[in-house]
Amino acid sequence: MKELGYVPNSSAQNLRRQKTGMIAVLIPKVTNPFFSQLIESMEIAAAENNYQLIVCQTRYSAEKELSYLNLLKTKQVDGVILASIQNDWNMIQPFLQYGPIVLCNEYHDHANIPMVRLDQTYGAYLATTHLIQQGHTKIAYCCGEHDSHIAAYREAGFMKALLENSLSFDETYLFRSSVSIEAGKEIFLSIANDVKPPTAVFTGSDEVAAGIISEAKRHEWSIPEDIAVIGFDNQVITEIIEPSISTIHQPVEKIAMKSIEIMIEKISSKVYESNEVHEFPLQLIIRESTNRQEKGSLTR
Amino acid sequence: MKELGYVPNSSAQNLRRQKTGMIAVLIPKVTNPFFSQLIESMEIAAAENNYQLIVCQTRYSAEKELSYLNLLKTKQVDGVILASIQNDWNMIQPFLQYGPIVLCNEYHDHANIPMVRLDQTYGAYLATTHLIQQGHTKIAYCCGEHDSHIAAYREAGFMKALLENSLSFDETYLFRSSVSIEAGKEIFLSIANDVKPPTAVFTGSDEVAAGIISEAKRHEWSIPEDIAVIGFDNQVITEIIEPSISTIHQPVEKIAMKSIEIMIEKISSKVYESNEVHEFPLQLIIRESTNRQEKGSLTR
DNA sequence: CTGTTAGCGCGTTCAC
DNA sequence: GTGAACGCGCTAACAG
Repeated sequence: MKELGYVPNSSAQNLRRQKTGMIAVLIPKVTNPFFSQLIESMEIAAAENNYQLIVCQTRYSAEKELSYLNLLKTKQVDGVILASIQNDWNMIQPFLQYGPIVLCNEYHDHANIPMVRLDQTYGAYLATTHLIQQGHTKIAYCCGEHDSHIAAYREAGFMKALLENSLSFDETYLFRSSVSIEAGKEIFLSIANDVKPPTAVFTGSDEVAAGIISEAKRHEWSIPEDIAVIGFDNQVITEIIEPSISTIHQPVEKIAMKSIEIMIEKISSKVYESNEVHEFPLQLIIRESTNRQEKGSLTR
Repeated sequence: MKELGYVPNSSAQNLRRQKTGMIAVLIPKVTNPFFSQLIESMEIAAAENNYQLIVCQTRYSAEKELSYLNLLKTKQVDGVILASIQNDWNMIQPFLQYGPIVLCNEYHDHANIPMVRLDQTYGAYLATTHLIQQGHTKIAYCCGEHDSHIAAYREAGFMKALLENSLSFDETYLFRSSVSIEAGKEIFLSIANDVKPPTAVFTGSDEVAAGIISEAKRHEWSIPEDIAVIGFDNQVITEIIEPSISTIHQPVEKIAMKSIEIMIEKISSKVYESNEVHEFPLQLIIRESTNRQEKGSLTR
């Protein structure tokens, strides 16, 4: 009898079984390649478990973040994955009574919820140590503005590498609030005008590295001879640009899948508090922008 | 009394008012920059109208597309925006009885639903005419495999430009199924081995253009002198690569916003059939990869 | 204008 | 084993 086209109404099912099969993922914006990779992998993992993903772009706004957290309160979603945090933890904590919240690629010391993260300190340490091994002693440091927690961890790794090699940091080599290609171009101009310019730059993003390289080439600087540059994220542009950009690879699919896995477990177990931390290591990828040997070779 | 934290349960609201406030957007994959831009703009427009967006990645699978269309049938979403079509229209048409479907950046001659599209024929015509004006007569043509409808329209524009200039097309200059940087590299190798190579290439994508340019440079070909290359999409890489890539800009935000606007109108009016077509023009952006004049200048 | 009531469509329980 | 009934939480309609 149901052969004439019956399908259950999912709103009724949702109401009855107090469950929606929806997970909200909060990110700043989906056009950031890091976050689009995250969403792509999460969507695949969610779909395999019969969950739908709702994209929530906070655009770095604390108010938008709170308004999206209300999806939990109103039971529009079964859980929220925070891949970006703008509010203090005490603003977010109250929402935990309405459903599970998982931190992905973010970290809060006192948050009693699952955290899935990348070891940013180790990543920055790897990158900086590599620059030092290439003979650099005057190394500039760039970081973003929005990713405050992440920036702090990277800075720790950067400083640790300097310290281990008895190098000191020159404050004029510090560039904050740099996230875009444009910012990278400006950083190059600052460096070019420096009376005692650094010979290498640690950037917190491939975009910034690309901007520095692009502007450096326009001014006929050689890379890595005149200045070595290392990116962060291993985006596609790192392989396109001439010279190709050394960078740090972040295993995005791993944190995406782990976050979904944990979220689904929290939804079914109904216990939302947890101190579990899942950490994945980053990986150094050496290309031409830091390595004189590799440059110019025709082999892959 | 409600001051002690009452919020309506939205599952109950959904059930009662037969509406979910959710719109599903079907795309192949979110890491394709064209689609992530689409999602970004759609999400903003949807949020302004109190709708949530569900990302549905079909990965070019017809079955997945149908399974996501079931979200309409089961009333999990109020409408579906198809930004990618894998099935025949007669497979999709039956779902129209359950809710509105809007075509975005896709086109079906006999589909009686709203279509929001870009004038691909005109875009390819612009690009090809530009190459011809630069003096090229032997022009190669690359297109993708998945975007069959779009490819057909672009091909028409390409051919129209050739015809208007009394040029003929050499079948050996045709490269199908090319979408990636890797494919672009292979295309260059084919061209380099051609006894009578083309002097310009129309590519259906910036990635392919980037691949061709990257490989050409490795083999010490000059661009645009030895070979001119034009991309499609105006992705960020077009400005990073040396030389910068001439391309066709697609007003993604416009089709995204228009699609959401129409979807919301269809949801409230409850009439789903429509023959409206909203078309937006593409725009030629001339950079260095096709233009000897612009190359090497230090001005922006 | 305020208060009560009847479903929305399902899943679970309870009675048979 | 099958089937009827209740209620998930809300909103719209209706009565007072």
